[in-house]
Amino acid sequence: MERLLMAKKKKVPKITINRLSLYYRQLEMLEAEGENIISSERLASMTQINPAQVRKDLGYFGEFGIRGVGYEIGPLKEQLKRILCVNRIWRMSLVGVGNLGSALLRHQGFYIRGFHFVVAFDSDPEKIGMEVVPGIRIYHVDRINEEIKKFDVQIGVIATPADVSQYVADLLIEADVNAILNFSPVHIQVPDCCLVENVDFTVKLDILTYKVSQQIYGKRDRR
Amino acid sequence: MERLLMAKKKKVPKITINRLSLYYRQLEMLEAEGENIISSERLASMTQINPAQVRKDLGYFGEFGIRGVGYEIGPLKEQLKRILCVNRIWRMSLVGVGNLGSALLRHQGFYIRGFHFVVAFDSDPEKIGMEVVPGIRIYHVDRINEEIKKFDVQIGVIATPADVSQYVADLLIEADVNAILNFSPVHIQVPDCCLVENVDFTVKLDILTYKVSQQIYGKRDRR
DNA sequence: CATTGTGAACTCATTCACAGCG
DNA sequence: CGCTGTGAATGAGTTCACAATG
Repeated sequence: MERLLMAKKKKVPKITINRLSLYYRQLEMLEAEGENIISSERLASMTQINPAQVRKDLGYFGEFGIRGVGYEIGPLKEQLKRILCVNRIWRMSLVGVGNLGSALLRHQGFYIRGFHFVVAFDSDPEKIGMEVVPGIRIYHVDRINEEIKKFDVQIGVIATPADVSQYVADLLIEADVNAILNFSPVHIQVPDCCLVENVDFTVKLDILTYKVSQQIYGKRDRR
Repeated sequence: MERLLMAKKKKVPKITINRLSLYYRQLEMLEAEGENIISSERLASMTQINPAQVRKDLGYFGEFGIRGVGYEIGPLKEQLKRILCVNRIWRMSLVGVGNLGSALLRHQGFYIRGFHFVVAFDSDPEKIGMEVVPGIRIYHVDRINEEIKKFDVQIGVIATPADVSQYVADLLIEADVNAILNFSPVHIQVPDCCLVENVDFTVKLDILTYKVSQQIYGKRDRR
């Protein structure tokens, strides 16, 4: 078993993974700019995180730095790729080819990072058989089980209206997809074996409006 | 000053606001189903949160429950609306009318909740003057300052490519927009007076792939 | 000698457990 | 009697501060 991928001893906080993803993205940008070395201090300031936090986050997975110098950008980036398991291609399916779904299918950012849509599903008869994006055909949701296995999908992306997202999630799980990225505004119920991440922009808007109201009425709590 | 909007005494954790938004959404659904009363226990199980957590979250803002009974759904929903400051219309502008931007403009969920797009901006000459959605005209980003004031925009939504999002954020701040919902995959730098929430789906995918790899190699850490 | 790596101290968040009350 | 509201106990995550070291 690949031991280096695992955390050293202590449990890795969930939020650490979140931050590793941010570090990774920053390193990609730095590498593109031709940089070679970065200190925890600078990486921290770029991601608006405490330098000790950066070092601790990395420390869960190994010793990647050079004392007195910093971190080599290329190698550190590769380590993060391995830790996050993004040093490979992931095949994804989309369910719900509406406004948002179509935009996700066309979104270049996914492809570049190795997240490839290979098939899409919808319940609208008008859309069945269409290719919103060349190469990605839309099937009826009834065929999820069948096609997901055919296309060897690992990640299901849900972009349906709220009222059917649970139904769709059940179909995906039935088809052995155990990783779901859920854009619908409801928390779906899944068995323990299935992983779900929610992308919930209405919640983000609510947080914004709450904070705006605090700015107006209250003393600002700065950070 | 509206005193009820403020927290009672202790500082409200950021995550509490996140959860309040989830409770609010759940209450909307329950109300639509004709329910009248809910216990912290049931609201908790629906949102996958601990019941004491639910009560504590609400407790920061007042006493909304009836001991021995639970919470009246309608009134509690109204309280949450006031706390989150979503009992009004918020005018938003979109910057970056690409795949994702267009989908956001068309997204019904925003409108229903009182988040109204009133104007959009892009740098592509082809798009200037178009109305992707009836009533919402696209202006050149150079006119952000001017039009934002004309339309009295309170929230700026950034859906541009990463390389221009900081530039666009600066323009919004210049135009006195101090609340930004950022869909671009970079953390933008803003002054203290400006609030930013990031919607970052690549990070969510990275978290998923990390967890999937843990499922395969490690012992599952369940929750 | 600048910067990493990390135990220890601290701060913040969650959960428990029960008093308070309708 | 049942469920809320909340102080107290626990747990998790962050930051400090400094020893270790290339």
